[in-house]
Amino acid sequence: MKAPSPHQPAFRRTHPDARRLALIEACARVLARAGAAGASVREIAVEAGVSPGLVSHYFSGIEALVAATYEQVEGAVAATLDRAVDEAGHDPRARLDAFVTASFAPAIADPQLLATWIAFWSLVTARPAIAAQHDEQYSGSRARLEALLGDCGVAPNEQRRAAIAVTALVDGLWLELCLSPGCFSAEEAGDIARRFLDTLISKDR
Amino acid sequence: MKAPSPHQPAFRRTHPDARRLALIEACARVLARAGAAGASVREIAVEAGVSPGLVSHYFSGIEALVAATYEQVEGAVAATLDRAVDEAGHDPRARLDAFVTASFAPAIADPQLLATWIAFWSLVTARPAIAAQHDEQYSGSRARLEALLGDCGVAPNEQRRAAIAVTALVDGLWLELCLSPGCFSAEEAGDIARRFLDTLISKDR
DNA sequence: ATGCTTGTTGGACGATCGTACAACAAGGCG
DNA sequence: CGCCTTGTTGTACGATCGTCCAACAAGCAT
Repeated sequence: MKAPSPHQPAFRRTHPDARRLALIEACARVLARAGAAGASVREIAVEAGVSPGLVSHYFSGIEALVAATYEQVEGAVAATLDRAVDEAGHDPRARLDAFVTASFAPAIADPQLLATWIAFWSLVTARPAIAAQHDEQYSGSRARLEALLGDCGVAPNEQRRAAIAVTALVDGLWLELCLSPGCFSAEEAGDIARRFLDTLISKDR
Repeated sequence: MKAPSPHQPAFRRTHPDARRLALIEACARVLARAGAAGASVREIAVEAGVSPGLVSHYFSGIEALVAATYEQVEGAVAATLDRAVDEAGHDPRARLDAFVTASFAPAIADPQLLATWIAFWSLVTARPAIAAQHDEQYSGSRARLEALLGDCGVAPNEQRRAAIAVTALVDGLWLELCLSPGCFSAEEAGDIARRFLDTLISKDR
């Protein structure tokens, strides 16, 4: 059906890293659109404009692709939050507030983003390697939060527990915000989280 | 291979409600064992000791069965928590403490239980009926928590926000406890949650 | 005992899944 | 310009999926 012009390339070779990233981004779009159940090799290949065989060529299987996608998306979220913190200036408390506020911004508290998390969580229990990846990413995120809390005067021996608490509260609010966006607003979630921070930080300093 | 004795029934008829429940319980066990990906009609039928066709006979599809399973399991969890609250006596604060403590007990903070939640969550975004079911169950759980908080002296106009906050914190701790049980302990989670309750309740009464 | 209702079976069906692999061609190198 | 590497294609394969439905039989009513 396609007239064979002098010679129009049927495909283009790409740097392996770039192709890998393209597949990851296609996987993220499919997860956002169709959920974990609809994330098949073929669907992702179509989304990436690529042959189904390429997925197997770059990833050992769907699970590895989902894990790589989670890693990528989680990194992007963390970068967005870090940027929000940096843009908040130098006041420690303002930086901490910026962190929680950005956690509920539309780009983060997005039901389509939740699909990537759910697909990843569904692998954590059964696959030890995925559980290890989750632990690593969780502890990294907690370490960043501990630093922010320390800058606000939280005692070192309380930082771990405080960071666990803030992470849990923010994640719980984020999850519910994604699952039923109409139940409460992002502003309310931010208020709740910031009020919780008040109780963790001695304001006399 | 099985010698046809005088007449051994090949199957037994059961009251529809009992059969429905048996299928739901089999679904819960399969979800706990194999996760959402392994919860197929055939697998559930084998687990229930029943023919695959029966699943279609009682449920319009796998999604409806998962939704019914979530409803059942969520009800059982709520009943367990209510029982813990009742056994705590009449002191309002003790009842509230019992609620959060029981939320992290081994039977509740169980990775196998999380599988049912994940399977359900993966349907919330795409299926409006399932989203409505989630909203209903969430608001019911929040209403019970609002009552407990009210008994502790939380002002009526603050109960909604306080209940949202406690639910989010408990759910966030519960989720992380299920995803990586070695990260922090159930006792720590309980301490964090109870300390948060302290900040919500004016202790001078 | 006999018939009837209907809960239950078990296999057929088409669709879709993940994987593997031989053939093809794009693009760099000699 | 032609060869060679290898990224890429496209398909075939077996397994498994959800759904459907005609036949069967358990157990109650008569």
